[in-house]
Amino acid sequence: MKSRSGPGFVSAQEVARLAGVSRSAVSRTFTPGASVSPDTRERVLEAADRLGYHVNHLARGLISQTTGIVCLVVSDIATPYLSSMVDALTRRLQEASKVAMVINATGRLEKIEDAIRQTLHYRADATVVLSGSPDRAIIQTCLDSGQRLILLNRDEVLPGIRNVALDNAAAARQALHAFLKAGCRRLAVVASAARTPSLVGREKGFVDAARSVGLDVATWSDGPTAHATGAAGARHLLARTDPPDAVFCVTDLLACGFMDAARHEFGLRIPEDLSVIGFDDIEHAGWPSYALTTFAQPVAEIADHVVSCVTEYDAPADASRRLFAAPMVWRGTVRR
Amino acid sequence: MKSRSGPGFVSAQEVARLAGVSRSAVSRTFTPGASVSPDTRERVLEAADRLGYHVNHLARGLISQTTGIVCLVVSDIATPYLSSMVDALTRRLQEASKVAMVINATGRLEKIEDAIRQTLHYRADATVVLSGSPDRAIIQTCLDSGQRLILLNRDEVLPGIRNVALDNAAAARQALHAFLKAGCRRLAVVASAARTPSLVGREKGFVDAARSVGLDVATWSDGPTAHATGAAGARHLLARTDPPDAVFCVTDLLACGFMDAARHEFGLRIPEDLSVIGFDDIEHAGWPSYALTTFAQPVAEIADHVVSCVTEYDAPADASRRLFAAPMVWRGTVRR
DNA sequence: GACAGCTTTGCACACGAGTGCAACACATAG
DNA sequence: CTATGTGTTGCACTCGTGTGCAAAGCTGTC
Repeated sequence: MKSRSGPGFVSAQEVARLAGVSRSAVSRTFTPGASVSPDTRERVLEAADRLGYHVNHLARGLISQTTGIVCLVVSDIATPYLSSMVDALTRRLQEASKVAMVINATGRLEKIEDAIRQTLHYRADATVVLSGSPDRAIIQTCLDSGQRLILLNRDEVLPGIRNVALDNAAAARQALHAFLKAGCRRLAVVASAARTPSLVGREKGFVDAARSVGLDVATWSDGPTAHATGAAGARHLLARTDPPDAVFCVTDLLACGFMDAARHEFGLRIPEDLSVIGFDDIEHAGWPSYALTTFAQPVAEIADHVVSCVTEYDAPADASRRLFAAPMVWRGTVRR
Repeated sequence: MKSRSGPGFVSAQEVARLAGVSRSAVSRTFTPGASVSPDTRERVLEAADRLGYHVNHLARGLISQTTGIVCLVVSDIATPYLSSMVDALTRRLQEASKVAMVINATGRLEKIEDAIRQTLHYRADATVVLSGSPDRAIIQTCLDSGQRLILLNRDEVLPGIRNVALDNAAAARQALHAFLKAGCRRLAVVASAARTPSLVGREKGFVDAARSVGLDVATWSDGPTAHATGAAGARHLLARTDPPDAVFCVTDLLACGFMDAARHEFGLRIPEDLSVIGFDDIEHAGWPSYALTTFAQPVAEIADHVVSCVTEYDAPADASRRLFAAPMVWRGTVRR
């Protein structure tokens, strides 16, 4: 395991020399399903172990046209929901003997394109875009190159690319009915300035559902999708002459901020004075201080599906879109 | 940008054919500092653009001995502190024109070794271990292969590997003095069953500092490093006949759990009845409900230093260890 | 012993790129 | 016109691996 001197990686050639066989034999030893006699196989393995040999996946990918690399294009990885998604994806990919390359696309929008270009440089087997909308031209480039492209929570439905998203509208409807059942009538939505498809879908879904039963909805959507924005929304909405008694926050982070401000700055009790529903089911939603009723992201299922998209053999003939349901998690922020 | 027909990536050869030059010319066009006339350079660039050509970094890495890949071995990426570290690292690495490959080592300890082996398969330029202790043998293998190995918040100090950590003992001492200054004398520490060097260092640092001034410390360390564990610690410590009036939680997550239980289950006011200090300065520490006094992880500085370790030319002659200070963040959980 | 059938092995080529070397073109000075 | 120097270009080799093909080896049956 340690009899080498000079630095640098050891190649199959050196292993072959030590084992007294041809380089092909070494290659076949490490290729599942290839024909090697048990005898030489053992000799090769011993030599490889002694020299500390590791197959060079880059060279292998050069010839086998599949590198095992899957690119994850993410911005705001530090966000609770996204980080748990990255966790699930990396784990699942490894189980499928792939490896994740993370491209941080935080910042300017054009960075997304640069990121996907990186993907092409490394001949990834597939690219999963977790945020940001890639340009149409770069999508075409991916398709031409035979790159699989999987978009998460995005609107673009194009032939050849896989799209997986959440049924935000259904969840929003369910939230509305929960509020109605609790006897609430003065509704509000808190969103942020980030007009990503998921957030917009939840906001719009809630407003539309309310309209369909003849109710109006006050809205707040300003600032980043963070705790402070939720608090700002509370300050704005609760100071009105006709403050809401039920608030749908399109994100748990927003909901936490809203609740903090409602409790500490307005002295409101939740759910007695005010019902709140969030979205994502991030960790703190389960903490006793919040005990937030919310919708759970089916992270594991989505990750499984994404991995199956990556490993499946053939491309979808036309636009493929898979919608996941976000199950409601009942806790203590809605009056019953 | 779209005149190709069959799937698959386009090679430099095809670009050369279209541009009417040799493949070498194409190669040189994309190699900074190589000698190409402005005329052919332009012809090549145009052909490359038309065909959608992207340099194959894998093939380039094969010959240039440097792939631009840096492996991040992480477990529990979804944890607030680690996810922000991954965020910072991926961003900084990209700025240094490297790319991060994330290996999820969650689970069994032996997975760390598998993970590092992956690293070797892809001929990464360096490997950053964010959690878990790699085995000594695998470290040796890395060194033999010329792999740079950078350990974060680990104890192992070995020749050839870079070690970067936090000055946990200094922070623990500072926490103790803050408590003493606030008039607290009944001390406690809350940790978890995870005996990682950082957590142990903080716990031990606090206990030692207290002993040196003749004070005893009640401790709780059981369960995972999570909110629930902090709450359990509160239930245990606050139910004693002689409950603490100052608690140092080795992690913000633990501190949040402790505070929630102390407030809601024991009706204690913070900081009037009880002072609390955490560690990490995660996002919620800044939220009004917690306003936790804590120690900030110098994430940006650490990331910068790690990247400089990756890009620096020569290996450290012997064991290299860099200690970062964690500045105290004063908020509202310590009486003044 | 001859022959068929199967397994194992090595040769040689391919993958996609970088680069030393020599040939070449061109400009300038003598 | 020749000699010298400078800047481009292409050939051919290299990196580490997979694999088709044919040769070689082995086994078993008639």
